[in-house]
Amino acid sequence: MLKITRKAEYALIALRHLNGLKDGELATVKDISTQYEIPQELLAKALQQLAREKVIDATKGPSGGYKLVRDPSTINMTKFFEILEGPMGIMDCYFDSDCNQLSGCNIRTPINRINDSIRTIFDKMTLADITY
Amino acid sequence: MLKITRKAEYALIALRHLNGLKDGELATVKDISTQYEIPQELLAKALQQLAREKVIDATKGPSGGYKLVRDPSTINMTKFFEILEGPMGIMDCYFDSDCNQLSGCNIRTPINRINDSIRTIFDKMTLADITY
DNA sequence: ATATACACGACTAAATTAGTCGTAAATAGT
DNA sequence: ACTATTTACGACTAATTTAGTCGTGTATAT
Repeated sequence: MLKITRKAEYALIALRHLNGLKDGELATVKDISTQYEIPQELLAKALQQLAREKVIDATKGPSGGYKLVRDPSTINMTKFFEILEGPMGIMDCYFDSDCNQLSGCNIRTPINRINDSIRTIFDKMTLADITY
Repeated sequence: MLKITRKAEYALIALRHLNGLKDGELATVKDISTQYEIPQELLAKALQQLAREKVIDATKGPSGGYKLVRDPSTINMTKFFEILEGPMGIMDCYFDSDCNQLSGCNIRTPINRINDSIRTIFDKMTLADITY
């Protein structure tokens, strides 16, 4: 149904929150999950994935938490979604090419065009756009 | 993961097939499902949905089958996906507004922008584009 | 030391999607 | 009228994906 996952949704909310922090300020998973009523463990996972990919920066221990590392305008939505939801394609055959319709499939080309259009949107859109 | 369902995928293959028929020619579910190795019953359902919405035309009985009714350039992908997969929105809150984050949600506006962008792509894209 | 916070894999539950089955209704050919 | 073919459609099961939880480990500020 062309929907993003809740994990990605929660991550977006969190990123926007981090983006609003003052310089040097950190936010914990708990902070964010309580403020926006998000399941803590699920949000934690999402932020861990983003931290692993260096989109955000984690500090352990008391008074630790997360902050953004990069300029929000350098984080595009394709990257974001691929970190959280895996490769982005409207159909499996886009990345996973062991399709059994090898011979028959008559829509590969148009599907790829659709894919590219969507990808272009997400490429152009950065966290800075989400922030406004 | 921003993927279309198999049902929609099968329907696209079928539509493209129908679009290639000669004038007055019909194709049955069986024809299509065997040619492209698609589960017959699932394809049948998809085509029934499209027929109900008058995107294609059904003829019952022996030598019956389906054909396109309209000019392919008048069938846009938004319509197509909404028939087969229900309302199209990247997040539930787009159509389903009993979101519990009423107060807190900080991403509604940007999400709507993403939605609109995607919708625009699908609005502009018609079956005629899929055909080429 | 201890409390706080991130890291991460394993697990269960819920929801969605995929696919099947049985039955009905229309119709062309005989 | 009978039969074979084909669409129509709802109910059902199975498979897959997503959502959410839990337990345990590691770093670190106080």
